[in-house]
Amino acid sequence: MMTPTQLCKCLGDDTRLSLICLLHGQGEVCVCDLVDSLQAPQSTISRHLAQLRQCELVVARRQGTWMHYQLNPALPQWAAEVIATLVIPAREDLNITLPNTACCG
Amino acid sequence: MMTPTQLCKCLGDDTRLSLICLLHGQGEVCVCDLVDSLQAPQSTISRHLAQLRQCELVVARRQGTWMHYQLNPALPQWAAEVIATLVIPAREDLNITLPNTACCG
DNA sequence: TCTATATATCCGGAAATACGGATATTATAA
DNA sequence: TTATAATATCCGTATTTCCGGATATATAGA
Repeated sequence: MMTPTQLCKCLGDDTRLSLICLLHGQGEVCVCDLVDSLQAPQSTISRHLAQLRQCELVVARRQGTWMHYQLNPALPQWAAEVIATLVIPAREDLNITLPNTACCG
Repeated sequence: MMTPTQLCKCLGDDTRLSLICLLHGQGEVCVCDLVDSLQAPQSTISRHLAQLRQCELVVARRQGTWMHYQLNPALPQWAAEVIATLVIPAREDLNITLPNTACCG
């Protein structure tokens, strides 16, 4: 089970917090859209997603060659609350705009 | 001004999160009590307190040779909210018991 | 002054984290 | 099969973070 310290460590990195912002309130998003939005090397995004998976902050579903990520819908309530609170200022600070086009429609 | 990422980085360490737990809802607490409660070397506690000060998560007041710390009462609302939410599970996870005796009465 | 106490800072080394190009894996389709 | 696309993992390196004993600073009192 996730501890408060672990949650904060996970969220304490610009790339990972950006990923959480992109996923929050969005249902599933596929990796290509995440890479697109953040303009970072694919290996970097994938590595951070793996870390978020390991902390159980996100869950993944494979569909063919694509992977769809979403926030773990079964987060402990305190974690969901912290994320919901943080996402608002984080979107502004990190200049996150939600992807409007899906690469894997 | 503090960013969401910086807040999470600050809270993503057991010692610092423990300090925040000890200060939350407590008014001022002096360093000796904090060192006592966490049973860590004085230099370690002092270093982490300096970091919390730099992020403006806490403020300090000198009284003679003693320093009194408290949560920054002027935190942005989102930060105060995140902390209030985290403190509850963190107290349990980190086994934080509030100091009942003040070394500097 | 000199001494003692509380706290902060310094500093060298250890450990953890982040990076990203290269490569491996998985799945689709021809 | 073979080729291709999407994603994950590997690995050497660079950077950051953490640690705590030693030392410096600030203050009070004799």
